[in-house]
Amino acid sequence: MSKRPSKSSSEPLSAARRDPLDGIPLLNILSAHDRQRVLKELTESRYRKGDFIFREGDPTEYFHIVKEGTVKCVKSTPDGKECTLKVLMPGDLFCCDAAAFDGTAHPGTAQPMGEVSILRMRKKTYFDMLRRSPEAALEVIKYLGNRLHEAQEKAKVLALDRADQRLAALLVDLAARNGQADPHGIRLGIRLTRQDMANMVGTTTETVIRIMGRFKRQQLVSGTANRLLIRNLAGLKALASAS
Amino acid sequence: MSKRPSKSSSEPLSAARRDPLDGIPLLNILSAHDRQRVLKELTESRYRKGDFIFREGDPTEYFHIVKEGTVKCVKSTPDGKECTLKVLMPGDLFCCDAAAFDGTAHPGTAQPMGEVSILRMRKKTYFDMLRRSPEAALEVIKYLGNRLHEAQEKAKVLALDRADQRLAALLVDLAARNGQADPHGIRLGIRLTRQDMANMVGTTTETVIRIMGRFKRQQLVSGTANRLLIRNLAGLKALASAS
DNA sequence: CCAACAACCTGATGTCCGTCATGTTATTTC
DNA sequence: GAAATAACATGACGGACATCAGGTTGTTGG
Repeated sequence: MSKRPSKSSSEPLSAARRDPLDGIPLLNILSAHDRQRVLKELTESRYRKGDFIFREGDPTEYFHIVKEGTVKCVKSTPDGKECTLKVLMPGDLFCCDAAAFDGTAHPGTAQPMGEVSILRMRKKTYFDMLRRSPEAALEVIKYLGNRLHEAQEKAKVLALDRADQRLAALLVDLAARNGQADPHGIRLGIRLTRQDMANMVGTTTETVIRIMGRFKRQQLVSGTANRLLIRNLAGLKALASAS
Repeated sequence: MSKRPSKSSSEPLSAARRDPLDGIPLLNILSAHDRQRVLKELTESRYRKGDFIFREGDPTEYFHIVKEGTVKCVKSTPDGKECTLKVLMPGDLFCCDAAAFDGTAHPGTAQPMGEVSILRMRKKTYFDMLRRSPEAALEVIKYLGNRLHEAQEKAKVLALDRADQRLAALLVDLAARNGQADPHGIRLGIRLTRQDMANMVGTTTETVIRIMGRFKRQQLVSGTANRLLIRNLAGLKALASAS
């Protein structure tokens, strides 16, 4: 069972409030009628650092969409090692990581990285919606296709590249997905510790620290968790794809 | 452009012949009417070792389904290293590896492992079918969800496990998907060289040879490429999931 | 059957990176 | 603003695995 956060709120949404479906590509295709229907079923919850949205092994009753903040999908081994499968941004859907359309239990754990807001609806409701709206179903198919592609790319990188290349690739990816312009380069919008990065690229914290130190000396990046700055995106790209 | 095999045949299928859609879960949900329609559009091609069904970068015009034999989906680096993303068996659909529903170019290369037979149809035809049949679309969604789950599991294994554990996990997986009972254990139905295995678990041929040597000494497996035999499935499972 | 080739095997050597240990700087928290 | 904690940093050491180089067995084809 997922531990519910001490201070999380949970409330049904009324259609009267500002439409919370805006900016969620997977729901935008819906007809006005279907939107109403979906809205009635949607629930919003807030979580903070340390909470669990759900844990590996929990039954997959709900369907989740990130509204605000970032969420990480994590798998862990009995001996405490962790692997972050994917960082989800606003608009992403997950259940966990959308992998459990067919399954009964969550294959991974979902944890907020800071303050987040999550939209949730019953799986059955969502499936009914897809049955009624083939266009929405096609949208989901495309979304899943892309996610599958991503996951395979990640597997390839893990299989073939060195730790510094994997790390460079991560930074490039995050800059594209989450970066905001800054006088000296690209600021990353998420707080990301060396530990977080290590879990994302399949190494240890120490290794990430050493590599980031090197990157810093080479003027590729600067800053730490709260204020990560990409100073030379091209350089990182070159490193990432250096056969 | 994909090189077409020297001796491959390619012919439209008539509905009169034995129904080639049997045993393909993703098409079985279709109504009789839709089956007819799909059948008219299906083309069957044969390939053999050394051919390419398509290559990384080719445009994704078609949708593929494995009818007979096994196909591997491969990504490679400029300097000749390869990574096998997935082995596809009869009934599996790929395009490549189903990741390109949304894309324009194949993210990987598809190669037959021995003699194979492939069913092919235009992407547009398939999409039209999904639009008309929400149940079929849901089936595809579930299929993709499972594939995504698989890919993430693979990433986790690559990130956290040692080479011998990854190899053990591969053998366990293949035994389940492709094994046939044998007086002394489980025979693997596909021909699999040490090189193939290395590409699948992200190591080198030499390392696989050494580890397989150890497995052989420990009575876990026996045989080589043509005649791989799992002698102690439980033992391999234990190794694979030994934190 | 013999040649040619692919697959398999073995050893030596180096390197990337994990592990452990310990210290320093940031960030919270009260 | 001091204490507590989390994050960052550095060094020493070893192990897992890649790489290179060579040798043996097995399979295929003329």
